[in-house]
Amino acid sequence: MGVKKNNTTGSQSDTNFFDRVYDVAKLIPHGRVTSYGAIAKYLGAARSARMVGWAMNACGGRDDVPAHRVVNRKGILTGKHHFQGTNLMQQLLENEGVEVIDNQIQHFEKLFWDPMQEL
DNA sequence: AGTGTGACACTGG
DNA sequence: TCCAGTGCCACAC
Repeated sequence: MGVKKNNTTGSQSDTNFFDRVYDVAKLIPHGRVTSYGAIAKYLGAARSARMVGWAMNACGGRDDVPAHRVVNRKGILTGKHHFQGTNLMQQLLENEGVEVIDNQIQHFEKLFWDPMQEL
């Protein structure tokens, strides 16, 4: 996985979209979770929910981005496999007070944090 | 410039 | 109701 950011000819759109994702992710309240689609939609790219996850992958060096608070629409820690170990993502969520069983967030709808609704 | 990929979301059977 | 396949947009090579 290369996944290295290089500013080719200084295109702004490059990190801009990613930065938006990071910004929203950072805005996620403690003990709260959201879905890729929600963030993507907030950014204006509802169909690009996958890009949000891709952005998270690129964040693999930023501790400022709580990617563990971002899950898919099902409330499953899909990206957990991408994290360092295996239950790290789950442990982090549990540490925040979120019930996570078998990579599945309990009361996901209740803990769901919609940036569009809050912001 | 085109191709392939990707931590999703949606619709159909 | 659940499982599977397709579609989408943006980034990387």
